[in-house]
Amino acid sequence: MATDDLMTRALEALGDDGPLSVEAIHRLTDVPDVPETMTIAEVADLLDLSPHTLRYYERAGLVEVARDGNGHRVYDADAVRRLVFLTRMRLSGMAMRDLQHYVALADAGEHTVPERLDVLVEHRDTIRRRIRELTLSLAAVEYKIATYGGATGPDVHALGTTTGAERTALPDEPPRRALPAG
Amino acid sequence: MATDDLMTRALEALGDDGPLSVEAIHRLTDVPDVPETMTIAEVADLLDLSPHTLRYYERAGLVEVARDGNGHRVYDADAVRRLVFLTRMRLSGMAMRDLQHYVALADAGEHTVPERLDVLVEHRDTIRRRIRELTLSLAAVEYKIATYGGATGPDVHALGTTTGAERTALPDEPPRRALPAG
DNA sequence: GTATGCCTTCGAGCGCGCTCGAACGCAAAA
DNA sequence: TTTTGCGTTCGAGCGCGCTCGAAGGCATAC
Repeated sequence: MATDDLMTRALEALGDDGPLSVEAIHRLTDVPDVPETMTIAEVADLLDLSPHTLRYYERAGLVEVARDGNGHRVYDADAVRRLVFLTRMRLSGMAMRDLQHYVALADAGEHTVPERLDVLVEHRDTIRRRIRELTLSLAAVEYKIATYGGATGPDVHALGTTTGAERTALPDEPPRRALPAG
Repeated sequence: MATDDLMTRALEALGDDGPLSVEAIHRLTDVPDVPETMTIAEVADLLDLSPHTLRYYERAGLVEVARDGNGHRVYDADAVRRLVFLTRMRLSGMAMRDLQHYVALADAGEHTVPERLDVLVEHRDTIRRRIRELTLSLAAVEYKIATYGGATGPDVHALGTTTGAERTALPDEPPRRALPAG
């Protein structure tokens, strides 16, 4: 996905780690510049996705976009804001169909606010779960890196921290059969 | 993916959070029971994936599996161990083609150990990056849940911790225009 | 004997999220 | 006037990771 770059920029802008201050979240959440209207190229540039993808999102019913005299798309501030939101959700792993559902709710009016919040809360839980999964996987990979050779060599000393286990202390793989990939 | 269940079980077995002790990682990393040989159904059961998927992995060149007199697959301990590893890597997001590369290296002999470690280290970094991305997304979603209605309402008080912002204190959405999905 | 159940191979199909190409329109620049 | 550059619509294609169905083999259960 081309939009990975968006996330890269966000991460760099926030300084890669640190305790995620409120201001950082503001910087992350607030849309920097919202001109009155934008062309498809400008929006594509802003969100680091292709015009093709923007048209695809429109076809999928995620945004409505007006046309000018030449039939060219004119993105107003609301459309851009919605696309920013949608892009963020896509980057965090929300499926197209869920976004379609959410957008349908949003377009249905204020009375769907509780249901929309349910969707967001559920997605929040999905993200949390995925982070836990990845943390587990990370530990496993680090363990494998540290003890490379398989379950035989218990060189666990490098596992003090979750971020330990660098390319240093690497025991040679004990020569067993060739098959088990690692 | 059916194998999500594997991860679910791993998470439950480890107790969902806590500081990821060395024993926990052992429990995560060690294969519980490795019988001499297993049938495709048994392996599928063990790894929570379908026989179809196991055959697909074999077709993809990720494992070699012997046959018995009836032409049925016989998974030996090495094959099972490799599949456990492969499944873990898949769950952590490694692409099939990368696994194919890794496996080719493993089959090429001991001299590829450094290159294999490079692959693992790179994948470790990918996982770390993805965790950071998701953490950022999580913060954004939590922020949106807490301040539902958009950037207007700065109800940031619920954002003290990254895991704060529960379904409680939810300000009503300020009535602006309908479009910006949220 | 036949029915069941699990296995085999092979190739096709699917759902997702884009991604692209063809054929065309309009407008400002050379 | 022609070229360039950016836009349009429509529908097809792609890469990924499975997932499935058809047609058949073998063995145990009834």
